[in-house]
Amino acid sequence: MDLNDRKKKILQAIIDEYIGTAEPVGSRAISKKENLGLSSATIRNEMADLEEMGYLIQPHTSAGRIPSDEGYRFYVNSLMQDYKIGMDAVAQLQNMLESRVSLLEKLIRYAGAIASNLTEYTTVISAPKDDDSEIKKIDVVAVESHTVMLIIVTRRVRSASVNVNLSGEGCERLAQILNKSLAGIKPHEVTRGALDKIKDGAKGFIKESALDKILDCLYDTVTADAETEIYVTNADSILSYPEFADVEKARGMLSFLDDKEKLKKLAAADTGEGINAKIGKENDFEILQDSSLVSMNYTLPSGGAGKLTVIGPKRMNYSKVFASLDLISNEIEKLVKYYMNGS
Amino acid sequence: MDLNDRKKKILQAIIDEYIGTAEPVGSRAISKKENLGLSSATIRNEMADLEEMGYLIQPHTSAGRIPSDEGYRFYVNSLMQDYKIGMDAVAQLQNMLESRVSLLEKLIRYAGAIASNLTEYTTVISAPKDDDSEIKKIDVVAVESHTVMLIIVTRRVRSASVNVNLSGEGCERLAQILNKSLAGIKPHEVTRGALDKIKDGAKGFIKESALDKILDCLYDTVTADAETEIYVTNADSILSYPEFADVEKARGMLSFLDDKEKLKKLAAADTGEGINAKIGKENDFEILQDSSLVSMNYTLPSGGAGKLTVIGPKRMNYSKVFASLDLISNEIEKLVKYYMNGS
DNA sequence: TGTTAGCACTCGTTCTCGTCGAGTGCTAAC
DNA sequence: GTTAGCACTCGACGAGAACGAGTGCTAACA
Repeated sequence: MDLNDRKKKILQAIIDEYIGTAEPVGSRAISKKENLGLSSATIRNEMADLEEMGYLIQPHTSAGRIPSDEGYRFYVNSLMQDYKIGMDAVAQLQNMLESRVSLLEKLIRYAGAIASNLTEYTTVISAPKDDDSEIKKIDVVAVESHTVMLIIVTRRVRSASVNVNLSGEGCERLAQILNKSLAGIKPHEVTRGALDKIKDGAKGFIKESALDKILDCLYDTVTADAETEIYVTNADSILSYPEFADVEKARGMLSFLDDKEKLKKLAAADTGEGINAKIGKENDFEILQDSSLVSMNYTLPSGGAGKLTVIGPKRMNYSKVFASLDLISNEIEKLVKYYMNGS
Repeated sequence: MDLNDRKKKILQAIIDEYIGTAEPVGSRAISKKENLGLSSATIRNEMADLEEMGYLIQPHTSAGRIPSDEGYRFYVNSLMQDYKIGMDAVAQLQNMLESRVSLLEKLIRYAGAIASNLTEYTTVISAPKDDDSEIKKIDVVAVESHTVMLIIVTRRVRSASVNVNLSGEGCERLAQILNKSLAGIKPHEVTRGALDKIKDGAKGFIKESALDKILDCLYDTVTADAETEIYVTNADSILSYPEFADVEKARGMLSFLDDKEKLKKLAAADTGEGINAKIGKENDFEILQDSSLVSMNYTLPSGGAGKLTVIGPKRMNYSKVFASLDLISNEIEKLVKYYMNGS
């Protein structure tokens, strides 16, 4: 059986209502609220049909209906109205973006905060993955009498400090040697062997113990995996939804949001284009099966890629979330273009 | 009236019991559990005295007693037994510290995680404040065809990227000029005027628009306040305490823990030595008045200072928390000494 | 044939009320 | 000074009643 126009309207009305109230929706409420000119009895018949078709669920005999996962899915695919984001919110967003971002990669973090501001749901954003470009330069700077700072520049900057005594001149000579042998290769390609050679070249003018320390530290820093950074914003907003009135559920969700490993998996999955919703059981993680995620993958011109995800109850305001992500993506794209113009 | 020995023992027994159960403690429980050789009736009399003296509170007539803030305070000051931390926990801690820390400042973050591991409460740790040392070196590196990375080394490393086109040679010449005029002064002393002079010096070999961009970015980066970083670990552990069974309370606490501004204030207050407890109403923030904080200030040899705070219910296991912080402080001190030996 | 009024029925929510029991304070005896 | 005993208090718990929102079904209507 296909959904006729009336059924669609009724389903939409039910879902819209339920999104707002989190209470099962009765036939009377729909017949009163909507201008369909239908009595509650008729609505009831239609609702029974919709339930049979799998779009609605009746929690118990004497309650109204709530949408099933399939109901939400149909809503998201076909029924949802476009949401208009207020001009002031847009202005605020633009303001936020322009004023605070000097470094493109940093912008990503703000994007997460902005998304949770706009949508009022929790957001998870993964920072761009390290794209593993070659070492451009290595610097060695004596910071204090017994501290030397190592700086390794690729597309991003790594640094580490070592507690050894080294003169400014020593630093410079060491830096020269390091650059000669390491500049141009990729961080993870640095081998112990290469460092041993450097050691041979430098031990003439640096104490061996100090040199060991420095090279150890360099090796550690250079080979340390760039952990995909994950930022979670507005996590405790989940506590404001009746869906999480049960403390145990809330706890489960919050510890999920604390588990970087799981969030990384989340960020790594489904790298398709555009904005996508995962509703209830469509999610792989057990704990998310009562929630919905809406996510958007992004790519920076530098090659970095990541994902912005909004997490909320299944009855989330999908249209608003979609519109927000869309807006953010557009605004950021504009900004990126603006940045690139300097080239 | 002063507390005699028996009253002290009873008070201690009550608090110990309450810390474990979170239930009002009755006279019978104490008379059974403790080997005081006293009947419940005697205990009752003593409890009535203790209540009159302000150390205990009776939630309602037919309930047992719970400690008042003053009761906890007395307990912490005078009654608390030393807590012995298991050898395996100590070993684990040493392991964690040694394996993961290559940079001293980073260690601080781990310390927070370790503290919450050890105590099972939420911890808040503030990273060492920027001590505003002079600029040691500035570096300009072309990372890609249209991206230049600025690196400013003080005691820590700041970096920013600018989207301009600049040759390797151009970078070097610019770096030379920058170092000549800016090395040795403190970041916040960099003025627009100084940058204007640099602009004059460099505009011969760099396009003015690019130069403007670079210098703007430099100025922003150099003058940007080093935000005191705050790390919160194990925030959702509060949900496991019956004190926060009420979702509203939990929500309030969690959003407090999300509020960096408030946490900074917390970290900035009370910079005395040693380990200190703030019990219930002793806390300034409204929201903390049903909780207790135990905090320890630390100073690194580099001059950085910060604070490690454990947050839990008033009936927290004070002795365990004190012992844990003590242990952490000792172990870190050892490590610091070890680092400094390289000098 | 589709729509609707009416009605019996279901079932979760809320409230009341009685019971239970943990714990108390007081008194009197040891 | 300590303790056994006892009446009393009061929150927790559970059963049961009242309520009401919402349903499905039937029959009447356009």
